[in-house]
Amino acid sequence: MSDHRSGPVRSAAAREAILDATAALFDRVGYDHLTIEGIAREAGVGKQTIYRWWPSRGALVAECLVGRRLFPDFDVPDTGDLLADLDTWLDTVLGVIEAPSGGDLLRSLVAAAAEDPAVGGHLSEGLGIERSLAARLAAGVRAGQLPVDTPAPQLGEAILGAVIVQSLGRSDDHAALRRLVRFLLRSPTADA
Amino acid sequence: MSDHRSGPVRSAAAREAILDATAALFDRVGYDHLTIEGIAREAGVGKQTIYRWWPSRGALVAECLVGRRLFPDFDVPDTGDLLADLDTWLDTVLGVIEAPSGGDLLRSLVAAAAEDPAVGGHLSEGLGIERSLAARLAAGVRAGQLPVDTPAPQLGEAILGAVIVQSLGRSDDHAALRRLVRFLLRSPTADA
Amino acid sequence: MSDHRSGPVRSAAAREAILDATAALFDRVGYDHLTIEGIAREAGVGKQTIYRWWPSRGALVAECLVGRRLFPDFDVPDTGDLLADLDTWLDTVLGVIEAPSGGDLLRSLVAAAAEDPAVGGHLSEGLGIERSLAARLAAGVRAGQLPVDTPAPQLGEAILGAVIVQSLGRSDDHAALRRLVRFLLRSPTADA
Amino acid sequence: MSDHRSGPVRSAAAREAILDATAALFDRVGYDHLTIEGIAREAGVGKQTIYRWWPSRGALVAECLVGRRLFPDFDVPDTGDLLADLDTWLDTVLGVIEAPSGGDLLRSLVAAAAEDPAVGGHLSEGLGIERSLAARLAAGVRAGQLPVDTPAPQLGEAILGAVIVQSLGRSDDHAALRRLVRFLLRSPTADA
DNA sequence: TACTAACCGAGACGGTACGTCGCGTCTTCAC
DNA sequence: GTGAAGACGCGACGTACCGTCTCGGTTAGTA
Repeated sequence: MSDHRSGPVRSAAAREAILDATAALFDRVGYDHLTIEGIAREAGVGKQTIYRWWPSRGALVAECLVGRRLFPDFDVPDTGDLLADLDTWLDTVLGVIEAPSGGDLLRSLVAAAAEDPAVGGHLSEGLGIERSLAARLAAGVRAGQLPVDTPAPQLGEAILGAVIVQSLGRSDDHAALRRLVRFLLRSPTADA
Repeated sequence: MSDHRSGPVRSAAAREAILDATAALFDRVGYDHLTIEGIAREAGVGKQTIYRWWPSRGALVAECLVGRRLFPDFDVPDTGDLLADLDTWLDTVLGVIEAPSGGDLLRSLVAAAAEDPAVGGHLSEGLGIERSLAARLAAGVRAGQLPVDTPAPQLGEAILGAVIVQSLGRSDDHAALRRLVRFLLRSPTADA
Repeated sequence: MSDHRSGPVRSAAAREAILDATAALFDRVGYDHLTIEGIAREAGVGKQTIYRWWPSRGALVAECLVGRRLFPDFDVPDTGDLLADLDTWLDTVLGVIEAPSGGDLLRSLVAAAAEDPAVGGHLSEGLGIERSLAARLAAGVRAGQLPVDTPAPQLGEAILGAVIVQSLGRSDDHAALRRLVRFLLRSPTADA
Repeated sequence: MSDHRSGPVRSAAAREAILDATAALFDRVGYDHLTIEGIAREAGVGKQTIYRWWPSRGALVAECLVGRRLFPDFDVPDTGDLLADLDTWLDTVLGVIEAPSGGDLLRSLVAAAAEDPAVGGHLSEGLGIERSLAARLAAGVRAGQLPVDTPAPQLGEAILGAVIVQSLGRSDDHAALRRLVRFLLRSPTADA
């Protein structure tokens, strides 16, 4: 007895080549200008092999995103000093997206998220917002550095959102973002 | 003194028709699926007339944006109650982007901003963030409802950013956004 | 042994439809006004399918020409009476090119030949000059009705050339052409 | 009493510039690729000035043709030796149309004649067929070197036609044309 | 001398066609 | 019986010219 079907099984090599090609081209040319034919060419694969397994360009990008093929990990350290840790994270993130064509990378991802729900659903996750940023904020709450009712996930998304809005505006104001973070984390009692 | 050249002058009728068509199609089909040929057809205009005056699809959208042809005005009332006013604004905004294909509208705009610097440069402005939201926050500062060092523009962009991130994630959590706003506006002395 | 590549094969149906459409449109609208887009539309085919296989509009016309899709066959009978046979041929040819828009047909073909070497190379052949006219002249030589050193192919081309020159001049002088043919075939000994 | 209209009169300078530009561009790029806008640009003239005075591209070319701006004069000498004179003429003509892009010149002219009646009507004339070739043949008739009933104009056109047909075929067979001329001029009594 | 109408350059306009690229589907052949 | 290769109908791209039109500036002639 066997529920194995006959014939070759999905080619893992092809799958890898396709995802690698997607990530490489996404990096090189951005989301618009990312084409199925280009991916197939780059991966040495037939178009049909792509269409067989992924419904859309966006689904490919989404899979690259969750597979961490697109961005480095943006981890937030935990030294105990919440503000300093967030500054470190901000430096890392801004460092990447200000690198030559790094901003294009973030904007490309936003474009992909806007166009394709599959990408959108993994945007925060793919950038490590929940895993790192919100987690660090939650740790800050536990440590008493933030109010107990702090909505950590939303706060993380607001910070990410501020970075995105600034990137969309092609502006590049580190100081403003630092000021924002400082304001967001202001100690409610410190001013009292 | 004269930098006038002779010859026919730019047709105002064509310009209007093109911008109207752009806004109408943007609404109807979204940013991807928005084509120059479609705009020309809708406007009853030759393609070349578009290419003569605008360098890209994005530039057209940007001009619609600054000309307030794309979104209703998202004004923030000023009743004296900052939190209530922001709730009102949030209701308005979320009401629009949750309308059938309203979310598509915001996401389309984000896609346009990601692709084209001209749109990006006018994103906040076109949504009235500076004019209305940041201005209301600044008024709150003057009224003593927010700390004097509140970075109002950045705070406005963070709120917009949170809305955008949520929209990109195709989530729809009013309550979370309200909680965020409440948290952001928490009175530093109220908790003391 | 194999220079076969894998993959789909050229569609015979598309090829037929394209050539038919080309011939039909050539007839209907002439060589200028013959457009690739028009052919594609008429044939129910994508433009790219045309560009994939033919380098130019002229190449299409040339292929119609050699495939005898453009002109009826201009055969020269052989009754033994050379002069009468040529008169018959002349009647046929002039009958066609004087039909409403028949002259346009010949001139269109000349225009195509002038613009595109592929057409030019098949002009005489496509009109049956070598196959019919020159062959009949050669038969006349063998029958002693023309000198043995008669350059039959060139003579055929000269007759065709006279028809073409007259057609280009939009003149319509049957009698002159008959006189010319009579003169060209004048028996060297008959006058002695 | 006066039917003079007021205002400036047609600019001779513009007319000259346009015809010169037409001839120059015809030479340089051929009849197809000859555009009204290109002529206007080359001549430093507004398009409307062209459309005001000429109905079509062909009319411009025709006027260049009759104004002898396009071809050198193809004169036939008259040394008394008809055959030698025609050989000389043939050498001249073939020399021009075999020059680099000289064949393009003749073919361009044929294309123009095929497309535009105005050009067609002046083709023979513009090439000097009637004025020179037919006249020389007629002189040959008068000198008894050709039969008295020789249709000189048609014979001239047949010779021109043979040259054209050969040029359209992109062939280049001097000897064949010489043989043809020899045959056409064969003395009817010499063989007797 | 001033008026005025036609000509001039320049070029914007609504169009049509160009030749190219990518889409998503379908078909063939080799492994 | 999968997977590469790629042809297919389709639609949009951005460009070149078409022939018409509208400008401001520049001449002639009247008046």
